[in-house]
Amino acid sequence: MCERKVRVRFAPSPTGPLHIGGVRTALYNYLFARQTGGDFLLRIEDTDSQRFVAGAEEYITESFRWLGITFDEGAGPGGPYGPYRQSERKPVYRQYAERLLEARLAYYAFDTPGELEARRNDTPNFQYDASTRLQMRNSLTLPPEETARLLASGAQYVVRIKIEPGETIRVHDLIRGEVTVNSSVLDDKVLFKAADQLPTYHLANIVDDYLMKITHVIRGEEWLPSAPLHVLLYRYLGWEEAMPQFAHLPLLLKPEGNGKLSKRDGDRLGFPVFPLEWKDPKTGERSPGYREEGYLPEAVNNFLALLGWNPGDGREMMSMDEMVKLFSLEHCNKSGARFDYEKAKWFNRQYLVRKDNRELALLFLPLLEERHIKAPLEYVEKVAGLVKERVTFVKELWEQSSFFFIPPAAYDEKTVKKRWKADSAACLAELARLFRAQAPFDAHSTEETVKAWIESKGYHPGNVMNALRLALAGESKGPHIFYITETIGKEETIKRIQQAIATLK
RNA sequence: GGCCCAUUCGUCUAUCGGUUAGGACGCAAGAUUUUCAUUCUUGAAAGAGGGGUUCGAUUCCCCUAUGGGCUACCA
Repeated sequence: MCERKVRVRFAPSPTGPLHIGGVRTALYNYLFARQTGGDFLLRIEDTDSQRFVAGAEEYITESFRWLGITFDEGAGPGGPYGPYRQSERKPVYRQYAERLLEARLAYYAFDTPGELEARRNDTPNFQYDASTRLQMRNSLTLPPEETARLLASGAQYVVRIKIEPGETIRVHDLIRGEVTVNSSVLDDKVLFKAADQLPTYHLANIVDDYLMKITHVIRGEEWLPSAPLHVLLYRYLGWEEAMPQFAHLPLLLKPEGNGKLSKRDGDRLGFPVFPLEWKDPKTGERSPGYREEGYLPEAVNNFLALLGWNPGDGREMMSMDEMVKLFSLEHCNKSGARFDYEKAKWFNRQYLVRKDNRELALLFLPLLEERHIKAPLEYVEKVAGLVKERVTFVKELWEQSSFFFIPPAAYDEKTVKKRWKADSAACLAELARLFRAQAPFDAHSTEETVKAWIESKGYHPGNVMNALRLALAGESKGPHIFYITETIGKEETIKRIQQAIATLK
């Protein structure tokens, strides 16, 4: 069993956009698989026909494509253990439900949803288990011929697992150690529904994990309470030897307040909780995504990985390859992690600054095109390099660098008030003449010339430079001023000075 | 309500019985920068509470408190 090849899976339910917490779970599975040379599969758990949302699976696939999280098998790539969509595996599950039925480890229950609800209403803490099942309508209480008659007549039923009370069930968790629970607190969970001939999560999950030879189940903590049931199912089905190891990951919590991270938090606090933008097919409502907000996928992966795991040596910036090497379930935390959007932004900035200028320019280009600005790639590259240290997102590049592409349409009022002195116009006129005569117009030469000129005239350097910046950029920010003159060139520099003089007087 | 899980700076976390409890984000101050930002330096900031065990507990155990999850013919 130990020498089995590692096989892990991510098994989302296509009920909407993939939550960022789900992305993290998938990421951990991916890192674990890659590190161990194992297989990573994508299984679509669409056994709830009621909640199925069109487009959700495509959304999931596209999200992982964007993030660079790849699957070896599954819905999409296919593979030897398919199909990988549970709705397409319908015929598979029935036999296992029947097997449990025959072994008397499960039974038919005919209670209608209405009856169950009534029962729950008049019995506080009602649970369908050993203490109550003999009061219900099922194959344990009904005469065999009545059960047979009901079945034959096409009556609606479900198959419930029969849990023996008073037994201690141990779940060994790779992150939490041993978790024990008494079987008496477990209820006789529904395993199979006659109505749609589909299993519920619990049965489908165990059957598929077994059939797909899954070795490690790495999933969210919300599954921990049902892990004992899963252990029992492996036992009932006679698959204990092949039972995967469990690792339950801590949940992602709200940045502030109580509870786990939800879509609402994103809306309220202004950050995405989905990898990609999602448009609800029913309501038409749009939810922002990390991609559309301008995040780099490597930043999202890095940030997410650190929410619940760390390499143990204080390292924070890590490429996917490094994380693959460093990842370990032993270093996963046990407690929930609050989502820190500020840190997410910090990571994005780090990755953005580290990108080479060419790559950054390529990302910037579409934004320029949107504004109908045409510029050679080399030029955009240079500009991107000049301003990248002052932005967090690619989309902020424009506001930091617009003056490299178009002359200032207006001059920032505050700056004018502060920086445009009575003698600025005259001074800049002189400077324009100086520029006109300046032969090499590179940043260094220009700076030397201007500095010498300022000194010879006894001008106040700050006054001259700030006025010049205002003339060139229209405001009081931007890269080193002579990089601006060099980049936009002599003619444009002089033109802007003249324009400023004409406008500001 | 019941069951399970958790609990170190505001946040993410290191520490696997002996540390001035370390790092990162954020925050504050200072320096650099003729602008803005960057960068650099410095600072404030934590073991939930109470019992044990031990020569010694953040670390091990118990209780309490708090937080989280589950408690569907949803996953």
